[in-house]
Amino acid sequence: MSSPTVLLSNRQIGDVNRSRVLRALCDHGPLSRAELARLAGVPRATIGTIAQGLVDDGLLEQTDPVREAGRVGKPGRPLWFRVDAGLCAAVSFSADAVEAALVNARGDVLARVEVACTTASAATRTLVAAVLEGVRQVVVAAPAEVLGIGVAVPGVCDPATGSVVGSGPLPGAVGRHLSESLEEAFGLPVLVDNDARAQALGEKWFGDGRGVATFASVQTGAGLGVGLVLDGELYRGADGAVGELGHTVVQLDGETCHCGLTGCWETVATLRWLRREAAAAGLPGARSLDAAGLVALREGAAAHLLARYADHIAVGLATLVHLLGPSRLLLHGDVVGGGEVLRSLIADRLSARSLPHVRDDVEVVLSSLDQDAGLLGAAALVLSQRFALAA
Amino acid sequence: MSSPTVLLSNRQIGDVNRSRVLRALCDHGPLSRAELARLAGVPRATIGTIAQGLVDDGLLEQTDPVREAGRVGKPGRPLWFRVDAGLCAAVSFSADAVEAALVNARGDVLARVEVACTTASAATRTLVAAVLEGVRQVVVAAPAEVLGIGVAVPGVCDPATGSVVGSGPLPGAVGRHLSESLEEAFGLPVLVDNDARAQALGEKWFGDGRGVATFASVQTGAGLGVGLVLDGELYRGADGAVGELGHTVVQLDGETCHCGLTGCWETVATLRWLRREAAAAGLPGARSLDAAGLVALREGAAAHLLARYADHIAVGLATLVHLLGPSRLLLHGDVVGGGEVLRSLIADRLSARSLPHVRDDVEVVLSSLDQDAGLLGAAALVLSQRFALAA
DNA sequence: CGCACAATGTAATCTGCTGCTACAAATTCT
DNA sequence: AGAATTTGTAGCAGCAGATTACATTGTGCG
Repeated sequence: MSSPTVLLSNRQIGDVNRSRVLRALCDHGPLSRAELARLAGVPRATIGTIAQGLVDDGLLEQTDPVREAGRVGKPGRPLWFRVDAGLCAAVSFSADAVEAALVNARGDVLARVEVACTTASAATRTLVAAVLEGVRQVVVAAPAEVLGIGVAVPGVCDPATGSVVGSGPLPGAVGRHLSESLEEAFGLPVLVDNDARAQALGEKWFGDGRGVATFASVQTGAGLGVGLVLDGELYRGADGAVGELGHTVVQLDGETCHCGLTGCWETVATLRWLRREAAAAGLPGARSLDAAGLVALREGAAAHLLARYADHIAVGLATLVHLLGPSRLLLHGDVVGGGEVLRSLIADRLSARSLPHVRDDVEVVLSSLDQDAGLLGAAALVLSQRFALAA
Repeated sequence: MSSPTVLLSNRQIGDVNRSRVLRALCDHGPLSRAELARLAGVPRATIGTIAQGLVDDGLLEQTDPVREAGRVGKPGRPLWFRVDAGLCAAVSFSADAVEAALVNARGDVLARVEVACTTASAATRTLVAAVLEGVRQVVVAAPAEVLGIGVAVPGVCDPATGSVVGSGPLPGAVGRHLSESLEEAFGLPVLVDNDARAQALGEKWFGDGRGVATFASVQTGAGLGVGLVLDGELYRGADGAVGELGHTVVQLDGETCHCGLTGCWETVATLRWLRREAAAAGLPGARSLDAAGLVALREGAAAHLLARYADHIAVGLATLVHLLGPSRLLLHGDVVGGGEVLRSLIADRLSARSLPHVRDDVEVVLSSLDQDAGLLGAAALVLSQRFALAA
């Protein structure tokens, strides 16, 4: 409960500074020692020794000198992650498969497999077996040491213990079986976390969250979840049970949600709502409609429903903006299929539902990672644990 | 926009560790060197040198050895803030006065004055003059050097520049006049921030937020605001414009708020709403009713209204809990007058409006600082700036 | 071509701070 | 009174960034 009162030692200062350098590289791309030094406001020699350690450890490499036109002096040799550095095994789940991948510190997916598995109904044994098989296949492909295994689970997780507290879409994952089995089988650190949080971390390392101090990563579609990066750190709250933006009340006397509460955001901004409304409006293919399909329809009733969908999404985003003031909102999942049309509708409605002084300070962005967001997020769990230790 | 990439140097590590020691003292009260060492997991000698520096600077003093029954060995000499250490001038505003105080690092109010001023209608010149007069009176009473001046403003502030962006209750404060005038008149650092945030900081240093890593401090009454302490740090967001919990939507098609948006939490959980409903229910003294009065009435219609008030308050709190999972909610303002009766009603409704896995992890607490929360918060602005530098 | 100039990267030394060990001081238990 | 226990302090070692000086590699000009 209390803040732990840990002192900094000379030993740790090195680790912290190394991680700061790595973070700067993530945020800005390849940088020479001199550029890093300017960025950090320290003498070049200081960066030199730090960088040398990272190169010696096989983490970074010097690329060829880059000549820029009109620049005099010795050209810099930018530092960048080696292609075999920071290897992570990453696991995420789709409806009908367990996905596993080998990801490096650059965010390259070096290997990728899908193990068929109807995840929603799989028993724990089946699910664990599929995960073990997937990880095994990507780990044997690794060209160097694998740092750890990251697992992004759609559900409530306690990353401290590696246990899954509860999961609607993935009941078989509940408990510590996943993390225990993986650790036993591979002898590697296993990091289990909520998928929305992992996605946020993925955006921070590899996506549109790079270099952005404060942003929110919002998952849409079947459910609504959010991962928060505040002041440069992924926010996990007191225990892991946060980011339940989907179950905040947007309608005091609203309908009952599947969670048992009433008036949750999820009751008015998920695909379930969208399809019900589409059916009520007599739209074709209502039962399997999604944002992409709705945008494609374009005509009257569809346009009207799209506008309402955008408005309802914007309500929950406005809560985020008012409470936390992120400088960017990254959208994942269904709304990405709606493209720029839907994005701008949402941005407009968000603006209309926000106070004047916060209105212009937030960007609404569709995630460019999207399909890979889960896997990259799972990998980022490992990288963050390994490198980005907070001070 | 990007995280600033600052490296740690040997010089800073000392500052950080000194501030960690001070924070530990704030969180736990007077502690001997040995207790501090155990808390931090470092050798006693390390704490010894850090503490010696703080004692030499006149910040801490050694109290007399304390003998505890049944404890063998040399008794410890707890360290504690000197009564003249960490002096801050603090300013807050009530409806009819500017309040100023001299506060030390222990949270003692050493001097206190009120300068009459109808703050809501005062012109900038009048308001600034009243603030200067108040600060002057408490600063001359200071027994030692004053570290700075903290100002808690009910409105949107940008603490980085010291400017007030906008304020409904205090239009005269808008701009940089307050901070510029104070700085010029006294030659001291001036820190201006939103009152809800300042209150949260006050709770962290001196109140029920001590030792709690993650909590929210909620202001109730005329408006609804929130200050957040996340992972031990006051959260300020990208710019200062956060904590506008009062203008999150709790009713999709709700009534229009004074801010121009619709369905804001403020439309259903402020005194304005309470009094209107009380009048509609025919309660006596409806136009000046508050939580304390409502609890005193006790009978049927009043009890019913009280329950609805509690429920409506709980809706907004549930948003906080679902999104951020604080381990404690500190309530200020009107609801404090409702006492334990109202507190337990709110806690019950919050539980009913929360998901099962977050339900039991949050305490609802009435602030014990209450009346002094604003002033102590303003003082804490200065102390945090001066001592609690983040790593 | 040769030289001044500018920018990058590196080696040696200095400084600040924590970690460790040993020791003096103060108190209780036997 | 003496052993045991706990607290606070002094001295030395080790780590890591800061500083300074220097070698390296490029451009631009006469």
